[in-house]
Amino acid sequence: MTAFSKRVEYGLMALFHLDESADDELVSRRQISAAYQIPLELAGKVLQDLKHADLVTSEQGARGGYRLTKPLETVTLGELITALDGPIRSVKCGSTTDSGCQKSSTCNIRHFAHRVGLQLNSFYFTIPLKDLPENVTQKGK
Amino acid sequence: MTAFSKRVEYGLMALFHLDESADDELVSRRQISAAYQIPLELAGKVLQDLKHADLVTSEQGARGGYRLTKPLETVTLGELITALDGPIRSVKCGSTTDSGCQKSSTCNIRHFAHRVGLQLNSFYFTIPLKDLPENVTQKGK
DNA sequence: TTAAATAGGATTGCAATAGTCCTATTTAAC
DNA sequence: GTTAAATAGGACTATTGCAATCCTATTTAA
Repeated sequence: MTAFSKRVEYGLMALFHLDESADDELVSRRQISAAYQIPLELAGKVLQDLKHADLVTSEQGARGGYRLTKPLETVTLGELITALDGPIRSVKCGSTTDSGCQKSSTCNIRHFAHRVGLQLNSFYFTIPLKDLPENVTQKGK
Repeated sequence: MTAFSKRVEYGLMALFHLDESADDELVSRRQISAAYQIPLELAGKVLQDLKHADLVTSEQGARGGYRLTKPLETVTLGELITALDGPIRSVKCGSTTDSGCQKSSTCNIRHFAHRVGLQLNSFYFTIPLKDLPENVTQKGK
């Protein structure tokens, strides 16, 4: 059982890479693609989604590229997964109401699945992409 | 993003169904298949895996079937997922060592992915399939 | 002996994910 | 101005892992 999709893997690689770059530096999808053997077009798609989720900003044109919008300490894994794979759910129908599921009359796991879905969401949204420094009182970059 | 596979859904349905049956009653895969519109053969596969994980026992032959090995309060979602979908991991290579991953030299998410994998495992293994009775609450004690 | 059940290997089908292709637009540099 | 390099994004194709099926063997109650 593997939890992360390729898109999430690539998204993490991209964000970590941007985090390691200089603050004002723009990094192109080509650079990210080359650094981690991510298919070029796919790297573009992922970065687009990260932009739509306001995790990165972009500048178009020659010498364009991407940079982080905010420090990774303030971004959670839940935000990343949601941006790239959509809402975090346990099951597809994901609801305790009838509207979400055809077999609702016979389904005996709806309540459990709904509860776990909420817990799973909380789990991912409490994991920062980068840990806060432990013994340092002064803020980093 | 959907976390549970069909196998896990079906496994939950089967276990919940068995839990609602009389203690000594054997339930056939046919009954479980019919109750939740699970394909008959697939219900069999899932129940086989649950048996291998010692979550249910079976009796062969006519009038045979399955029953729970232990109360669901003592079984975790992690056990079920592992039994049906294999070990719980964040990413496929799932290791911080080189052996698991070809691109290890360039991979910048190994450490993070490994940590999250462990946390995810802990998360699922702390969720019981059935809650303990309510009069014993953590908050009250 | 028969029918109904589990056991389990092998195979097929399919849908979601992964990856590609193509065109439009933006912008720095020459 | 022209060109080259970059993002934006819709449309499409390919792959692969999961879902489902098929088939045979074995067990056991009636």
